[in-house]
Amino acid sequence: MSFMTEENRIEKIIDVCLRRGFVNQSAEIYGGSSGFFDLGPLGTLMRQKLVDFWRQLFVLDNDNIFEIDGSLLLPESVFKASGHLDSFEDPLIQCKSCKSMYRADHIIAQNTGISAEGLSLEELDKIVEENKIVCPSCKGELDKARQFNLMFSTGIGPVSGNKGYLRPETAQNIFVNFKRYASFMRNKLPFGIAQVGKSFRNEISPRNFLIRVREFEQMEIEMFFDPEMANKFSLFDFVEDVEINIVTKEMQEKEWSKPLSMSVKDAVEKRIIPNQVMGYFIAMESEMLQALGIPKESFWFRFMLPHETPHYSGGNLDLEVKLSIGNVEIIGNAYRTDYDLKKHQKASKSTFTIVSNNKKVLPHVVEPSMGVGRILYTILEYCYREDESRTWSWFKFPASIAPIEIAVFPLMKKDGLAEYAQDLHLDLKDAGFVSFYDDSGKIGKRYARADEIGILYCITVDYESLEKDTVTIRDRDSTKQARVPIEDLEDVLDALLEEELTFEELLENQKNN
RNA sequence: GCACGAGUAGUCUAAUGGUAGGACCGUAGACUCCCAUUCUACAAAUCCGGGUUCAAUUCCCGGCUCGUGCACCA
Repeated sequence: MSFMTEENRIEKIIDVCLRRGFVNQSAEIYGGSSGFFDLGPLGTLMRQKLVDFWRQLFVLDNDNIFEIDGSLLLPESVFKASGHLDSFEDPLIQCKSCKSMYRADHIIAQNTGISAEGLSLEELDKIVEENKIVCPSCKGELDKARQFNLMFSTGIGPVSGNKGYLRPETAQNIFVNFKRYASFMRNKLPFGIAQVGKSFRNEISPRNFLIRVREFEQMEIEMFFDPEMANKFSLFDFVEDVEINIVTKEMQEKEWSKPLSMSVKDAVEKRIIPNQVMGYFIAMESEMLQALGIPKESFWFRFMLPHETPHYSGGNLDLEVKLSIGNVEIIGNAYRTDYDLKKHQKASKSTFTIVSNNKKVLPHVVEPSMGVGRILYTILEYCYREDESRTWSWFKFPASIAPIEIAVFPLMKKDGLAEYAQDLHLDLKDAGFVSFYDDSGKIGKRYARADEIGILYCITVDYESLEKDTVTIRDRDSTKQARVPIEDLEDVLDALLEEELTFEELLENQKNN
């Protein structure tokens, strides 16, 4: 694992991603645009598997969570009510001589202690002038403040003034149509509304490949509940013993080197996690990442400090993972209380209360939100392998995420081997396997190509296949081979991919026969 | 957004004020009874725009993209 800290790890990942069709920049032939990426053929297969995996775990397995698909472009009124129009708009101020940029309210707070949040541009300029605030780095004169909004705006229809914005988070679709979804759920708490989709933020400076981008996909759930029932969440019982890594608020007051390990039950009881609703999702997230090939010791849940969360937060915990480029948030868990429903209720003059325990309540909401691109990148980094015995790199993807699971090769193209292998490949595809056929060049090269994109098992048709109807299965991780009869092949592959059978066991069975 | 650096086939890279050479990958074929390493052939590039010049991939300016640092990350 020593190469984990290699500085150029991200470059190696990017190189494979480009060469083998995982990810490429959008509109590349025109120079592209910073912070926008297209998933290629393999990236799309992986994304599909990731979303399916999440959907099975968080949506389909739960009777009271359903998925919706909301529109990406929403009218201005939504973001006026949600607060994004104000809070997403940062006043920036620039030094006239050295051109450095600062947050106007930050620079004022540093110099005067005045809390300048939410002031108009004129008010900000006035404070800067009156207090003779200069550039912190070169003492130069500061220019006038101007607004920078992180939302992409556009006009809807031919009528000017009908403004719309690309959503900066998927959540708002769910809040604004809350009544519809509550009614669909027969107004019975708790219930969850899930959504997978794109969100957009006009980041000042996109960085680090898939990590800081302007268009990104989220997998998100808004879990609504009666606040009095926050610690009587029945799903929690299934996960309360799950051990998670956690970084508390207190730990962050000093230098911390290692997260604590404790059960989610303890974490909720000690109020490190705000309630059982969030505890459930945190436990599930921890299990999900491990199933996707990310080792448990590489990630933790960090309690967000007050300055990192909105004022209405009832406690947020980010899932952070150690990557070659530093610690990165890949999942956010937010206890948004009733803030969003309250805001939209007021602005739209709607009523969002629900009867629970014979009284009217405005539901609270816990929001687990995952970045698809960030999780995919994390999987790529943790599955990437270089070792002594191979001159090529490979991905140790678990079957749950591997874009292609199996490949079928004829040992050589002649003597009917290719035809035999083709037929086998088609049969396996019919049986539902994600299979890839290749007969070009030599067999070793094909194994290498398969390893490089993380194909788990390569099935090779050789002369013995023609005589005895047996084929070899090559294991990506060990490069060892086992021979199995064709009639057992599908069952064996199923068992291997479902991890009901290890390759070592398959080799053992063979010896005994 | 700012500063500095960089931008040549899919990838890595060489060279040059007279439009580019290699390696790997790829494709086709030969060879080949199991791990990219044989042989032949083929395909593929100077980020975009402007300027200087007889001539620019090369020099200058602007843009775009990438990297690093700063700032930002509701």
